[in-house]
Amino acid sequence: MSGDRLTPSGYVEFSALFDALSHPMRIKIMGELAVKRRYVSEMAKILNISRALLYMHFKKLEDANIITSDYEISQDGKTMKYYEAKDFIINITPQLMINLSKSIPTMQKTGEN
Amino acid sequence: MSGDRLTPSGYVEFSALFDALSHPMRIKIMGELAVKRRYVSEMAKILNISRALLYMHFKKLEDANIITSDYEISQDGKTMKYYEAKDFIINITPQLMINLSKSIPTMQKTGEN
DNA sequence: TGCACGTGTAATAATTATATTACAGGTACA
DNA sequence: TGTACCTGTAATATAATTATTACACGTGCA
Repeated sequence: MSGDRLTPSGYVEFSALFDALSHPMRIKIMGELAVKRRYVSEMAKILNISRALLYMHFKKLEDANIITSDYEISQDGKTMKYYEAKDFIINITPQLMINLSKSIPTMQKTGEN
Repeated sequence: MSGDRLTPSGYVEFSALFDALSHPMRIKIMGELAVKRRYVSEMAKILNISRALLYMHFKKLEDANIITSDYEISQDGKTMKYYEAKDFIINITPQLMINLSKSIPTMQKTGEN
């Protein structure tokens, strides 16, 4: 968690972001990673969830571009996958909604009564 | 859309907010309401979705406290339910994640392999 | 060799969220 | 009266997300 502060622009980015933040477990994950980077098994233990599930959450956070990962070989030869939070700052306002809604992929649904 | 700018504080509020913004149709709704207030049927026509579905979306946006509604009697006597966007500004940062994660309701899941 | 501790992922179950359909009730007005 | 607008919601189907379980593979070391 260092370097430039990211900030998304188009709808696609924001969509992934809102999606990523819409689950309490992922907020918790972000809270942990914002303090300190962790490797997968370690994180699973902290959160008390399975790695399989954790990977699913990590994927969403990565898609939202607010975490990154890298591999590291521990002293005793194990491959560790570390995750860490990126630095970012995002402002949400009604004006943003206006801007975003312009680029939302159209979805056609059936009509009324 | 006027008056003080709202900004949420605790996890519960943010949770509702992220949830509300995690669906493209609701971003679109916000985009519309941020420009101009609309009544339900009118909005359903604009978005080309059923009122039943629209009510569901409205509920989430209301739960997130970013829209409000009020009733108005039209000149020809119809009861119109108008929705409008509140004014708000929300900053999302890693530090916020740290703060929020402190107050997340604990959820216990089964362990690993 | 057999643990202990890492990684990765496929298949499936369980749960939530989204979407549809259909109904009931109200006012104005030709 | 019958049509054209409004509102409101229950019941249900469909789709997407979340969660579980189980497997495969690798290294170090007693």
